[in-house]
Amino acid sequence: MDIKEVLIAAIKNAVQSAIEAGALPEGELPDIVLEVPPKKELGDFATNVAMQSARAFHMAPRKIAEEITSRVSGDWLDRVEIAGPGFINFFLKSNVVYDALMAIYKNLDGFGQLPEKDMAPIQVEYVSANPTGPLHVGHGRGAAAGSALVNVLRAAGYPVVAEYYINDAGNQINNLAKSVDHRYLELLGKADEASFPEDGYHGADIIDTAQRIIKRDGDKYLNMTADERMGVFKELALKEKLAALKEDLEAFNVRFDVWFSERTLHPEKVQSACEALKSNGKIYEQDGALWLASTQYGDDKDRVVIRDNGVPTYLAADIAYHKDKFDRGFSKVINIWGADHHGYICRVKAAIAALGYNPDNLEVLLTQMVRLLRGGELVKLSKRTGQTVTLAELIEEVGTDAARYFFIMRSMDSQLDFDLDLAKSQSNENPVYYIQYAHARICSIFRQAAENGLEAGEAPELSLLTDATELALIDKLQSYEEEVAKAAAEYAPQRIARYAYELAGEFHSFYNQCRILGVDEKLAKARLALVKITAHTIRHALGILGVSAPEKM
RNA sequence: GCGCUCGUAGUCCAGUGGAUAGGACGUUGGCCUCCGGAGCCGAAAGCGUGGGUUCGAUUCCCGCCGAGCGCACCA
Repeated sequence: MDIKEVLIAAIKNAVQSAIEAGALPEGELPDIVLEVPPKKELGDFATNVAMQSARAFHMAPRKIAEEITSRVSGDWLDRVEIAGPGFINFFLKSNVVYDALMAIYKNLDGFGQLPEKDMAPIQVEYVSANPTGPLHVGHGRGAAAGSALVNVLRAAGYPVVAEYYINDAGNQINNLAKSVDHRYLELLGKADEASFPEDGYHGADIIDTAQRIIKRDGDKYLNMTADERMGVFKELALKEKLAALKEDLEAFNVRFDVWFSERTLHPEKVQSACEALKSNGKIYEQDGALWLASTQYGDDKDRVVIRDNGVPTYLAADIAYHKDKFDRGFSKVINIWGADHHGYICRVKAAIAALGYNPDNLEVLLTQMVRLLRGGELVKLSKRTGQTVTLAELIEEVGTDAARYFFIMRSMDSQLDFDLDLAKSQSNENPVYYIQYAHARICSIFRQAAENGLEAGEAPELSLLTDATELALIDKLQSYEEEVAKAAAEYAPQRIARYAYELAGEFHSFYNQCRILGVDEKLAKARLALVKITAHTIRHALGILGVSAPEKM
């Protein structure tokens, strides 16, 4: 049984016996919450239950605390103190700490992986960038945040399906084909036959695609009609762009379980979703178009689902897509979108509710805008003009590890200025190196220990670890699984980024304070065990972040 | 105009209904005869603003000010 549960049970007993003794009036007890105090001098655990219940008991918090503390006991308890406005601070006997550390040490491989939960999977859909060009840094942020979220959920024991929605239907794909067609004709000296499409893509990658087509197939497509050519180019370009996307993501340590094609929704699933909405009156016809009555669910206005020309809107596909997600039986559906899509949340949730599903089971997480600075100037992000910094270029400049950590360490909903010059010229100062350095240092220690035939062994005397830096490091290690659980529950992978940084800090402090090799053998073994756990935990946390943990730097 | 996200040291960011609000960069004072100085220890400096709820608000609610984004029969 977890020590926290033991503690909570003891507190409940104490309150109960205080009530029975007449020292506390009958009253509703608030939930007992244990927290780790901000300072070591304030004990191992603390509870604010006395303050929480001041109102119900009509008593001063400190007085309530006295009644409780005088009745709490246990052989694991060293002492109890009342502090500040009414906190009750618990000091555990030191053997409790060492026993817990030994338990971690004995099952080190499993440390950080929480037991699997028996539940329907959570779906996380992210990136889902249009396959019309390379990923840029904004997508990179979503990719890093999404994959870290998937990893942290899995570490916390949740079953997860990571999914990418491919927008391979609709206008933007036609524009892609037209853009390739234009470049194709241009390269073959026939630019006058097709003007550049109004919403075409100006990126250099389009020209590359056209060149590859010419290199492979020459000018044979000139014999086709424009429509036929467009059909061929559409498929060719889509295939290329998709392959490029996967390549970029793979280089960024981002992998998906499901690549979901929008085309598979057309036309049957879109139709059946519309039928379902029509039959319960949530879709109506006006001006020749079909409208979703989203205002019934708080939207600003109703939204067109099927245009008056019979062509479904993007929303129609998205309704069918989300219906499909819910029909697949996920316990939770998480979408990670760029913040510029936030206005879209309301209508999708409206559609979900209109279909009879619980819109609260859809969680939309927004990643705020990334602004790039180069030479102190803002770099404009514009797909239209093709002046973008791509994810591939970012990785080329600062590396996958630094880029991922930099994106993840900030909460998704805070805007980010990414100074490329700084990231390049001062990449040594990136916190990711600080963490990796701690890991490399430990690996170096083990290499030297091995040369001396020294290893931690199966039964290190952990109670020899009594230095303040050792105790601080032990504390940090013991809070890891709770941190994983919290990060998962809050969909906040940045907590793991911060944890890893703080853990590295505790290690570096310890390292400067305590020698590991060259001290008494029993102590050396205990310290080797401590750093072994530390290395494992750093590796595990960096694994969640998708950042490597090199043994040498 | 309406909506969404956000305002935390000189700068960039964490974080929290409670005990002295953390860290990095920058500024600044120390630390290697020694396991990797990409390190450690110390100093100065901060919750935009006005109300409200609460025993207690930087955190929750409302107004104001400021920033970004969005308000299509585009995707």
